[in-house]
Amino acid sequence: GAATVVDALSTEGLSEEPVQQEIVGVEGAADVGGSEGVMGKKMTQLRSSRRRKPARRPRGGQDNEEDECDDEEDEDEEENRRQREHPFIVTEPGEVARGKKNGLDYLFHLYDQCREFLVQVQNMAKERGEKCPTKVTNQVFRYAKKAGASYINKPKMRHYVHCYALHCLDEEASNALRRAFKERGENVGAWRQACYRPLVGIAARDGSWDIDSIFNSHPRLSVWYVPTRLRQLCHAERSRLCTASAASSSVSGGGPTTAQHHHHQHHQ
Amino acid sequence: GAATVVDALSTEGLSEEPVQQEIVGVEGAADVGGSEGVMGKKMTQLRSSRRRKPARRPRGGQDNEEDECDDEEDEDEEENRRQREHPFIVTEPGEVARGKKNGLDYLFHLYDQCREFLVQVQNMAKERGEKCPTKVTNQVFRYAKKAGASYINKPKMRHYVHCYALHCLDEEASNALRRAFKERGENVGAWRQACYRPLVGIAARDGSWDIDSIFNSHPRLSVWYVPTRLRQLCHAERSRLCTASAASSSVSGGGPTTAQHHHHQHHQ
DNA sequence: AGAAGGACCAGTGGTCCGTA
DNA sequence: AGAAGGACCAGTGGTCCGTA
Repeated sequence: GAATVVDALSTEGLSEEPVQQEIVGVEGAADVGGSEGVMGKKMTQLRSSRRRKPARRPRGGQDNEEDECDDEEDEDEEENRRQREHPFIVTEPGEVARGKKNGLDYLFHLYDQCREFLVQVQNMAKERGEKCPTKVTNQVFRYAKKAGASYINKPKMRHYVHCYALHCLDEEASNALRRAFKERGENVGAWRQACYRPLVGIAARDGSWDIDSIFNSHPRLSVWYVPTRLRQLCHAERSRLCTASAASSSVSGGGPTTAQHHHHQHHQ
Repeated sequence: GAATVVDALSTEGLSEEPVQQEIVGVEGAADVGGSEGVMGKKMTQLRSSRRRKPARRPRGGQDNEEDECDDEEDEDEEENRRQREHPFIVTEPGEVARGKKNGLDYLFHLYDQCREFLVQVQNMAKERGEKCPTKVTNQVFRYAKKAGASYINKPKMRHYVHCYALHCLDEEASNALRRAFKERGENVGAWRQACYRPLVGIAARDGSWDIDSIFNSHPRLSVWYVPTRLRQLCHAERSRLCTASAASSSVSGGGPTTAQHHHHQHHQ
């Protein structure tokens, strides 16, 4: 049965289709497997229910076709249609998306996969004495594609980075948000938008408003560029607070009362 | 007189023409002056003997013309000739270049100036909530130009980065090399080439052969990209040693004897 | 000849918008 | 309508080569 697969808080746990390792060797790439040290748990590669036909037909070699069809009603779009990834829906933690959909655990899993691809690219670069990327760059996306992970692409990953950030930085809040938005029947776009606010709150609580340093201090998040929009929101909110506290302090007499710590990078 | 200006070990000290601050305000830039904390000494901007006509005639405002001509024989190339920076010559530490030449203290000073421009760009970026560069990027070179430092350009700075690196990482060795090459009457190109080897030695002694981490751990050097050629040389030398020690250990019986620490990033 | 730097180029970060 | 991702674009890192 498949209905009992709930309540695995992390990105793993939707244990249908235990697919074979998809991180295959590409141009001498090292399998980096167990040397993670971040999530603790063994990161067995899982994929949510999804038919994988590679987008372009005449490509290289390894196309690990999984032919266990446990999806219901996939009628005829088998042969060589322009096959996109199924759209995401808002799922609770541990919940498997049904029908032609993908869940959010799967989304977050993609970020971890990208990080693994980055580690492989880094290992190759060091081996060869080349410049070593610290972030998930175009080079990493290209590598992922060549390694057979055709379902990974830059626009998608960039689109949801801040959702993954919330998942990393405050998993409880992230989970609560997912449950609330699923409850209300909101679509993925709405959930995605809603992920911004809690992150701004985290930057505020941190005191520095420095979203870059927050990203960089988290081991799984540090490999991702801070999304422009998130940076803008943090900056706008800091300015808003700054203005407010300046006004209130000039009203209350201008004494050194409330918030002194911002603008520490002011002119000299 | 000017002949007594020797023996200032650092990049400062060639105290002719104490020119006014050339880090002028550009589009709201903060003068960052004293908040350095790296060199300790007050970094009063000095320039070696050099006539400054800006390259392009019809430009904005501030062109701090210094008209004390202590240079000998600059005949007639005053008006609007295509004026390049004087070429570098190999000088001892503290030595002022005579004639239409620039010395190496001046060269190294340019690197410090670029870092100050970077700090200004960083401050502006933080102020505005924009992405904040960690290295001397195109943006910084553009900013330097707009700030009136038309004598700074990317090809030049990139060309001599490793020379500056040696100056930062082992000033004694750097000074010795300069004296030796001046003694022998070598040109700048030869001196520049010779700067590579001691750096490879430093990477070797460090044990990791990781020239990137060596650059990044030095506060003044960390803002510069590691030159491709230097990275290649370090890698090649590591490989050479690796091969040699592998051969010798297979000759001596293959026991775990000599160098085990490299290839720590090997396949799993 | 030796050297300074304008200007070019392949590949980047970023994301829009034609597609399904 | 909501969403996935090919493909474009301005500006980057890197350095060659026409210039002086």
